[in-house]
Amino acid sequence: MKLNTKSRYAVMALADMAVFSTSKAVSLRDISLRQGISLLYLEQIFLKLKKNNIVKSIRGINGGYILNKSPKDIKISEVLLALDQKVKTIGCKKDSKKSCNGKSSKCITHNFWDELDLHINSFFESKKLSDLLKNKETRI
Amino acid sequence: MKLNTKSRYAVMALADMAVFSTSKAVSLRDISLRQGISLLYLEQIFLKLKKNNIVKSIRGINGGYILNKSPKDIKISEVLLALDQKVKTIGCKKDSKKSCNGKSSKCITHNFWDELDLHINSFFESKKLSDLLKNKETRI
DNA sequence: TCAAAACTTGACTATTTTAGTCGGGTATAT
DNA sequence: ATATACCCGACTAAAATAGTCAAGTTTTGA
Repeated sequence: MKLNTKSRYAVMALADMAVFSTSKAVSLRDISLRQGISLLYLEQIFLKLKKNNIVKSIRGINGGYILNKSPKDIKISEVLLALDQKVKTIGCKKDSKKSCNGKSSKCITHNFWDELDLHINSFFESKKLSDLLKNKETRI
Repeated sequence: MKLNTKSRYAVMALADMAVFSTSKAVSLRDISLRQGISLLYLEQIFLKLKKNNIVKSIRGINGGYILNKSPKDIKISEVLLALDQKVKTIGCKKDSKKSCNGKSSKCITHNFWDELDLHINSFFESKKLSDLLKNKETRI
């Protein structure tokens, strides 16, 4: 069970922005250099963050991205959602006619997986970007 | 973030056994038919469950598998571990020299991912096979 | 004004992982 | 003895992942 790198990089990049500047535009180039993430990949990621109003962009020289809200108002769940990362740990579809494993009724473990998803999602709901920075010590 | 089918099928199959018989051997063929899981795939899965002492096997005609412990003593975390499914949501290695993203120091979000892993793992630690059967109603 | 910095977008691709299958065993109850 | 059921490693097709590439547009500072 792995989180993909896109989600991880998104969170890392936003944390980087929160540390470096919440008021001035931060260029992807800088984030790329500081965090060791491919610039081209970051572009792809920020496109989605922008579409989901987590950041806004400023074009041209000295441009870059700015957080759209204060780090304490950005939930990690929002970020994952922006990257299409709804946490759904297994394939059972909740509302489909043929739901679990081709059977007509809910599989024996169905409720358990639902509970798991809830457990994980509520973790992401409860965490804000600002929470990540609390004991950053010597990071970055 | 998806759990793989092997882990899911393992839990399903064990739940099936717990419901059907905790004393007599249950053949993979029966589990396969009831749960709609490929027999060949189940064999692969049960090999691992056996190696990890979660089930024991009885060969020959009327053979099959039996739970090695009572369902209330089988933690889901054990089952996942048997399937090589340590929950490690991201690639950061805790103890490696080059730990996060090729940088020498821990990345800014490192502690957060550790916390996430802990959160998920403790869920699996806390759940027993017997917990899955509690409100099974019309399942299977 | 004009070149460079930086965002914009869709398409493409190599690699890895997943989800199985296949084939050829071995043990044992009847 | 023979059918049933476990045992085990190797193999493979398909999907997902983790990016790259090409070809822009916009804006600003010199």
